[in-house]
Amino acid sequence: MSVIFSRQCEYALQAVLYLALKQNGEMTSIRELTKKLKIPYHFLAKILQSLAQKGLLSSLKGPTGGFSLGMPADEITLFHIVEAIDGVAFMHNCVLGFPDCSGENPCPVHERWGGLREELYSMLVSRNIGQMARELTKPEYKT
Amino acid sequence: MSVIFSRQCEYALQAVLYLALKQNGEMTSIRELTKKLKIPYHFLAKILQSLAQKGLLSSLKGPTGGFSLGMPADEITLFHIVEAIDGVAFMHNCVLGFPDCSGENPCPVHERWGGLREELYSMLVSRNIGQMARELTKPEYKT
DNA sequence: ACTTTACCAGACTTGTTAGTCTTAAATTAG
DNA sequence: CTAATTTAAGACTAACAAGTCTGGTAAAGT
Ligand code: FES
Ligand code: FES
Repeated sequence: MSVIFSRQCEYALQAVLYLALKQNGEMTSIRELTKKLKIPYHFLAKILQSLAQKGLLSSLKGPTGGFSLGMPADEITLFHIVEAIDGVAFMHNCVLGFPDCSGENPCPVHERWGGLREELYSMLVSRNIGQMARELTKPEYKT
Repeated sequence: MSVIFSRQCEYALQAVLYLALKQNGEMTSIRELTKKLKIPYHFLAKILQSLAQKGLLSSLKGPTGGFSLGMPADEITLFHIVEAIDGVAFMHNCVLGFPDCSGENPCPVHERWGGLREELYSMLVSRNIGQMARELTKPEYKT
């Protein structure tokens, strides 16, 4: 199912991109998010709580409450989210699963994967979620 | 823990590379493989059985029995193994987990990931396991 | 034939991730 | 103040992947 990131992480990325479209300080409820993004309600709730605890989101209770980004959208990258949910192990583990990934005793694809891993990292950090969200054409992100 | 492929798949790749070093027709026992590669015995047994059923390996019972490649080492690529164990979903799923991955409604990294995915595919098919195994310097693959 | 060695098949257990449910606490509107 | 709404917290269940165990079958050597 998932390619690299856990399901939790995928949901987190989708939700944060959604929040990045809102005006600064505008709150979005879990209900709206699950409705738009088709993510199980309570599961998403836990994910967002976790992101809030780490400061990536801020939350407010009560009517008119909800979640918003914890910092400006142009200071957040996809990597920040991945790091918070899945961690960075995928950046230094061997893609073939060998015990250690280093130039010492490289696996057959170590060099090649090293290049890909850098590009992957770049993909996650070279643009911020503000830019990304604005250019997004997916219908579930409109209005 | 694992980057892209399941643990089963990682073990399979490691084991097949080991078998690729052996002379044509020479049999290797699960015991030797688990000893060298530090893979749980019964778990590896199941994985190799599955590969044998799919024709990627051939097996022989009894003393002097074991597993060997089911076809010449220079006709097998890492992709063949991945395909047999994990399938090819990682080649067409959205890396951010969006429901469908296509140019129609691309996610923010669709184009970028498309390129990476092609390179990843190339990494898995451009060389055969015979070449790879011969160039391998990892100590556990020596004699 | 008998014994040993090794794969075969499938049930079983364990651990992790995904997903659900319930109760409490905070905030807003009337 | 009260009722409605929404997040917070944590226990709980379900599904899946990882790993183990047992009894069976085929081949080799004596
Ligand atoms: S050793 Fe395999 S990717 Fe580095
Ligand atoms: S839509 Fe995300 S990778 Fe294609």
